[in-house]
Amino acid sequence: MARIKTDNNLTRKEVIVTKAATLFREKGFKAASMRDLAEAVGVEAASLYNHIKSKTELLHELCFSVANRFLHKIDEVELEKTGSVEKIEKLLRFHINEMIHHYEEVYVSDREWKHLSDPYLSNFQNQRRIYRKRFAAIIETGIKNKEVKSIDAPTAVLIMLHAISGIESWHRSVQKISAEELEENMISILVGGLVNR
Amino acid sequence: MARIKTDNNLTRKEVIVTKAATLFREKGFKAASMRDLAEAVGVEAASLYNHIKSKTELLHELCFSVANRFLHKIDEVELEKTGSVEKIEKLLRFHINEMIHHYEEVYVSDREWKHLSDPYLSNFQNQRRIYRKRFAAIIETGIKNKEVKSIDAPTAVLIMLHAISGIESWHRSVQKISAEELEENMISILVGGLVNR
DNA sequence: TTTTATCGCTAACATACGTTAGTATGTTAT
DNA sequence: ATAACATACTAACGTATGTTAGCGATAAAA
Repeated sequence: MARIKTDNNLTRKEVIVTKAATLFREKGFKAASMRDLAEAVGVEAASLYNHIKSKTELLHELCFSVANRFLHKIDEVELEKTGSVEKIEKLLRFHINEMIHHYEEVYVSDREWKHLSDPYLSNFQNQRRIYRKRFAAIIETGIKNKEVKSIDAPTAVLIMLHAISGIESWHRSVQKISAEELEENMISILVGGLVNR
Repeated sequence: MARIKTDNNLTRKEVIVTKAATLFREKGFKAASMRDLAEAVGVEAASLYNHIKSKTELLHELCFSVANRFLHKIDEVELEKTGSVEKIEKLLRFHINEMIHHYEEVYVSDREWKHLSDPYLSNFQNQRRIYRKRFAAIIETGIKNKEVKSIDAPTAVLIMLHAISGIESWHRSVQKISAEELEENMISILVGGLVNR
């Protein structure tokens, strides 16, 4: 009888969630079927339900684990006694590295959250809105300081976050520059677009 | 008997395609059903097939009409006898305005092309790859001219295009700045991040 | 007015989906 | 060895989906 193999002391559920992330990224949440997932895991579809409650639960787990990581990071950054630009750069670098190293989850959380169902949906949207407001507030402070040029902060946030989601294309491209180069280039362009000179 | 009403001398097919764009944006291609679309159009699902060949055809039409508009624009811009930064700015402004005024189609083309099926899929991916190469080539020229700072051009393209797709959030936000303000802010940040100073 | 083509309807199809029930097999603890 | 548990299997369910066939109604052309 086939059995889900759990390397690296992962629970079987974690194995399923991880494979789900890959699948949801490749095909989209709706287009990825539980039978697809079962095949990826090496088991029959019904067997998955010994470990998870529903397909949507997989999406919850992915979306909220990602969201929580970003919330913790901004908690941390806000407390630092540094300049605004430094804070912005720190957040951007975190975003970039999350997108590089936890590609599947972050991508799914970014693009597939629409398929969450209430109350998770509203919850997620709230968290997202609040996160962006806090990010914008940091930029606003920078503008008051004259560290950052006079722009619309929410627009700046929107540009930053979406620009970073473009790392998706980097992952898919054949001739990749290194992760470090990518990070430095992105920071150069994005921070360069903000600072007052 | 209900009839598809065709204001503004649109064909009935065009009405369907337009409504499909809205629906595909809201729910995603896979999650939007032909019965949903039929309801939006005010007709029974089966009746749609008097005007279209299949659900996928709707996606083709949307994706390629958008792609063609961008290809025509870059044809035009490449021929101009202006500096690289000016060309980049012109392309960016075009992207921004397309995203503002043809939101639904552009968004769908951007996010749902994965659900195209071959040969349309490979075709679309090719066009996209070529477009980005041409965009990158303009940036490369700018770098050689010292108009643009020394960065990885493909990464710059990726940032630009994805940043612009963030206009999605602007559309959904309640307190919007004006379209003109949005455009100027985006240009300021994105071009500001590129130029050599 | 008659004819013809266009368009919408009802009914139904085959397929794919998420999920459950019940049972067998393998693993761990006593 | 045996009991208890965890995990996988087969079979099946109800529902939703894209699409087709065939028939009536409407609009356009004669």
